[in-house]
Formats: sequence, structure tokens, C-alpha cells
Amino acid sequence: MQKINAQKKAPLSRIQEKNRSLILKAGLEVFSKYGFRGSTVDQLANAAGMSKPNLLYYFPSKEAVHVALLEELLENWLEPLIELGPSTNPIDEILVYVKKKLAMSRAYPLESRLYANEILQGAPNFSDAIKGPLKELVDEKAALIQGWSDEGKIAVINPYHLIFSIWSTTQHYADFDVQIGGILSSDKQEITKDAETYLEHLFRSTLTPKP
Amino acid sequence: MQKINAQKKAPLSRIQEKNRSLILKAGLEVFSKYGFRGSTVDQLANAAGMSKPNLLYYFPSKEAVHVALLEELLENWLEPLIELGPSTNPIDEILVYVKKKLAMSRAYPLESRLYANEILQGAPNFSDAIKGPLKELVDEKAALIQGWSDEGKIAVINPYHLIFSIWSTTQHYADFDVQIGGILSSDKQEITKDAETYLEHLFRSTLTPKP
DNA sequence: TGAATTTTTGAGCAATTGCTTTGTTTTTCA
DNA sequence: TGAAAAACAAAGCAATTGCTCAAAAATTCA
Repeated sequence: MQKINAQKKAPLSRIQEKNRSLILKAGLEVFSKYGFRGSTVDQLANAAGMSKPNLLYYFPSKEAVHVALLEELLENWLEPLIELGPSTNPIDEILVYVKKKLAMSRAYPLESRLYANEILQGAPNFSDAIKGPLKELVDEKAALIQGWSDEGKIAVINPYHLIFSIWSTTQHYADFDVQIGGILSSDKQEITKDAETYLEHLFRSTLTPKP
Repeated sequence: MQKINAQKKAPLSRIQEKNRSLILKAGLEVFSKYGFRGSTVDQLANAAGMSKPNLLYYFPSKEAVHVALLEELLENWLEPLIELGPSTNPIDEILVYVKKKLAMSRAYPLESRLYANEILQGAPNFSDAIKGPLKELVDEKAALIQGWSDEGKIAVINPYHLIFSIWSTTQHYADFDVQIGGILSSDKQEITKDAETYLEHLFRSTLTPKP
């Protein structure tokens, strides 16, 4: 258990780069589908196209792969909300955020499901991130939105629950993809278009102040 | 593989009744947290307070417990939507549905998570239900809502995506419970109250036709 | 009561789990 | 080129998996 120099950042050879990314890609596929406990190292190794011991040569354990994925995920997850900022037109500013989140659900459905799986299982590897950086960011943006509300630029709404509803409606298109595909017969592109139209109407109506 | 009399409905003794329900309760707790693949028969038996072979005396396999739970779930899941029907006040009719769904998320969070887990994993035991009864019901109610929209009684919206947004926003309070609890400091009762106020505003604004 | 039936479980099975050992192959670079 | 280092994998480890067996304990009911 020696770990004097916590980071001995040997700059990663080309092979290391490639294999670590193969493993992370495989981990994303497998963990997002079966959750941490439902996934096996064999599945990971197969999906990554390498032997089990070789996978464990790059990551010390199954959990290490999972943690690495979650850390990477957090950044991308927070990014669109970070970009939400002061604006002369708060409604459009919020709608841009909605559209970015919807686009992310479409572009990165596996990431969305990985996240959903982790939360569903009680966030055993993520509760620090939730109570720390995520909460701070949400508090900050909720205050911003509350300000708009106080100024009468948007309707009077609870900013936290607004954010929750943006998350839930947009991520739904990734997480419940199978359900939506079973109910709607249109192709994905059309579903996405309809979703965007609907969500634009949904949040614009909600945010527009009443006279 | 004989199965001449498919149903030999011996009417279940008191012991059978009790133990089957103990097992289903245990299955709900375990499967809703870890998904099917992430749950073990040992966990089920422990949660049910009985030995492993005894559990398997009542259900032939781990999968049988899971399937039984999903079948039970489907009915309860569809019920509130079934009740959505013709009304002279469509907006309130839909808002009643929203409130019922939110109440269900609060009363039966484990059921919600069981469902979410199954969908996330690709609905291996549920895709028939989705493409069959669920789709039919949603088609029917979407037509009803479309009618209201055509008559100008509610705003012009895509009824399918309206339903998806009701599902996602309400179920979010069960499925992402851990995340919400990490962000909000208020107690559950207050969160539920705020959620209800917010969702009422959200869907009323959306559904109210523009002049 | 007591014989038949139902319920329960300790022990155990083959297969799978996460991970290690041990050694071979490939790559690097002096 | 060749020796050191890095990359790889066959075999195997103890523990856990889903499930079975055989027999004991509890219950039912004539």
C-alpha cells in the first residue's frame, strides 16, 4: 500500500491510451445496461476485445473502471448547466439549456443511462459529487433563476423543481428509450424533432409571466 | 415438460399466501435497487427472512420472482391512466392524472425504481407489455387528448410527448430520489408539496390554450 | 392420535464471479 | 541488435452464483 507520489503521471504510451479508452468504452456499454453489480469483468473484457488479465493490467479492479467512468461523466454532465448565465432574455436562455440537455440525451444515451443506473442504486460512488459540486452548481443557478423570477422576467416558479423537470423530461428520451420506441412508431429523428417542439412549448408556457 | 392442466389452482394455504407475499416484498426491495442481474437469490432469501431452498420452494427461480413482480406492477402502473377519460374540463382532468402519478411516486417509490431498472436494462421481461397493453392504452388516451386539442379545449400539443413528460416529471421524484435529497435540504413532505405546486403550474400553463 | 402432506433446511453441485499467478510475447530504446 | 521494459494471456484461485437433493420438522386432517 505504498503511494508516496500519489500521481506518478507517466504520460501514457500510445498503447496505454488506446487500451484505456477501449476499456472505458466497453465499461460504458456494459455498466449503462446492467448497472455496476449486474456487470461482470468477463463482459467488460469481451466488449473491450481483450483478455481479462489484460483489462486488469490497466485498471486494478472492476470498480476502478466504474469510478473512472463516473468521474469523466460528471464534467460533461455539469457543463451545459454551467453555461446557463445572465441574459437579457432569461426565457430563451433557459430554453437553450433545455435544448442542450435534449441534444445530450440523444448524443450520449449510454452516459445518461450510466448516470441513471448509479442514482437508482443509491449513488454509492457518486453521493459526494451530488452533495458537493452538483449541489453547489444547482444552488448557484437556482439563485440566478430566482432572481429572474423576482424581477418579473419569468413566471413565479420554484427554480429547483424547474431544473428537476428539465432534467427529467430530457433524460427520459435516453433512459426510457426502449419504452418510447415501443409506443411510438416514428423514427428516432422525428421523435427527437417532436420532443424538441413539445419541450419548447412546455417550458416557454411555464416560464412566460402572466400579465 | 408436462403441463397438462396449466392451472391447478389449489387456492393457496395461509402459509403459502404469507410466504409468497414475503418473497415478493423482498424481491421488490432487492430488484428495485440492483436490477435483475445485480440481485442474488441469497439477497432475496435474506430480505424475505427464509432459507434459499425455501424461497425456491415457492418460486421455481429468481426470474420467476422477477416476472411475478413485473406482472403485478403493470396493472398498478396502468390504472391511473385508465381513469383518464372524457370530461367537460380536460385541463383539470389531466391535472388529476398528474397528481395521481406524483402521489404514486411518493407512495410506491420502489415500484417506480423496479420499473425504471427494467426499462434501463432494455425491458427483457417487459417488452411485450410495452408493445401490447401499454401501447394500446397510450394510443387510446393520446387520441382522447388530441380530440381536446382539436376542439380548442386545450393547447395544441403532441399528446404522446405530453404523456411522456407527465411520466418523466412525476417518476423522477421516485427514481432520482437520492439526487433530489442531496440537492434539497427540505424534508420529503415539503419537497412533495413544492413538486405538486410546480407541476400543477407546469402543466396548467402548457395546456391552457392561447387566445 | 397418528399417518399423510406440506413446509423447511443443511449440505452440496456445477458454473460463474473477481482477481492473481506465472510465464510468454511484443515493444522500446540504448 | 539485443537487453530491459511493457503488454498480454493460459491457467488457476477462493468465493459466490443459481439451484438441487435428501431428509428433518411442522402442519393438516381422518
